[in-house]
Amino acid sequence: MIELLTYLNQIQSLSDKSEQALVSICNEIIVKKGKDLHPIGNTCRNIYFIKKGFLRIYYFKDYTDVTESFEFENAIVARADSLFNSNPSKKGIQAIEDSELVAINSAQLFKLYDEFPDIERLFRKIFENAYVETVNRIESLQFHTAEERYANLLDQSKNIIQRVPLKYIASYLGITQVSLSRIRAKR
Amino acid sequence: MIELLTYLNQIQSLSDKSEQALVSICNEIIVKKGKDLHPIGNTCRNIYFIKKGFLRIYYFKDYTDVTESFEFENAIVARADSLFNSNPSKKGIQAIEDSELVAINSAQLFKLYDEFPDIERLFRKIFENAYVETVNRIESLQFHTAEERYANLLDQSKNIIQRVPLKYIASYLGITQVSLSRIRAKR
DNA sequence: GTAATTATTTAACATATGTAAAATATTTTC
DNA sequence: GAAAATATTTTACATATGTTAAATAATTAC
Repeated sequence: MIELLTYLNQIQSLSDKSEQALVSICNEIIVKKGKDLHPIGNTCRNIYFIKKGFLRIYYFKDYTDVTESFEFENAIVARADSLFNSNPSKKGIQAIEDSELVAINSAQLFKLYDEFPDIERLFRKIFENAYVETVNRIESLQFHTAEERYANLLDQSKNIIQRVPLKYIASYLGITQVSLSRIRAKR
Repeated sequence: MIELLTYLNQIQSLSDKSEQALVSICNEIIVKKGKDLHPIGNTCRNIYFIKKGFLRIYYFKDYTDVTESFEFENAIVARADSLFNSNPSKKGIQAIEDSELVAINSAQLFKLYDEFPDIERLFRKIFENAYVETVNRIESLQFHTAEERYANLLDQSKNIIQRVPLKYIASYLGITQVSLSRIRAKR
């Protein structure tokens, strides 16, 4: 849990009591490569911290597997719409590599908000940051060509190409695998 | 201010003290059609509530005017990245029609968070909702054709076509004006 | 109300991306 | 390590979208 608390305290410093309360609603989870941390159709009942490994959020559009996002080590991941609105999620979270996570039970977490304002503040900031990131992602999808988006992805995280099958990258960039192959062939 | 308080209490009920504190940091603003509520380059120091009118968030990409989003009556609008990180914003907020707004001073608002947890909770929920919406928008940009995105926009808000110049709609959909004209000609 | 400005559509052509199918390459399973 | 399964690239062709320029329509300013 140390990795988690270190990560969280960087965003918002927590009192000892708050830390204890948080830890008490956490569980460590291991997910094997290719397995679902959160299957499509389930309502999201946890917020996850990725200690180790690499995952993706995905769904099916007309029977085609689509990667919405990649989720790296040392970060929080959750199915936002399902989490906040208690809907069954159309999207799943799948491990691309064997991964170690901490699951924070969301129902219990939301209860802690009443007693520990620093915990509520912490997660307010976490999702504010996530919000800003998605707005930037919109900009990228709206006004960069597929080629630019591919180049940006390489810049952001150079080892992503080694770690992720290209078919996942193609749908993440909003293009087909064939199109991605062409872009790669050009370079 | 009544419209604002009605709107906010639907999201999170506020105590009388909290309402008073909130109102004390608000100012009513009128922006004429075509004018900037928030000019490009300024750091965002307010969260706005749109009482009446219609605005857009825009920026320039390679000297081309790009509409990132449309903002309707009875909703909150803010430049998220600039607001949370105190960066000068690359994006501006412009009135498409004469608009009446309430400006909530963000520095003062963030101070109120310490004293009034219900206010912090309110804005936590507001930005959580905004986050979920942007995730949905990503899905739309990633896997719908321009034609589908145009159809969806018509469904969502049928009067948008009457109220917004098409050049703004084109860039919002991530396509050129010419391409939008072609899509419209097909129907 | 007319002239000037701005917005929208259309045309012609270039480029990017999609689709389907086949050819290779790589990884996994036993 | 060979067979099977999966991933990636390539080819050929279809379609969508971009670019530039011109034509038309609508709006704004005086």
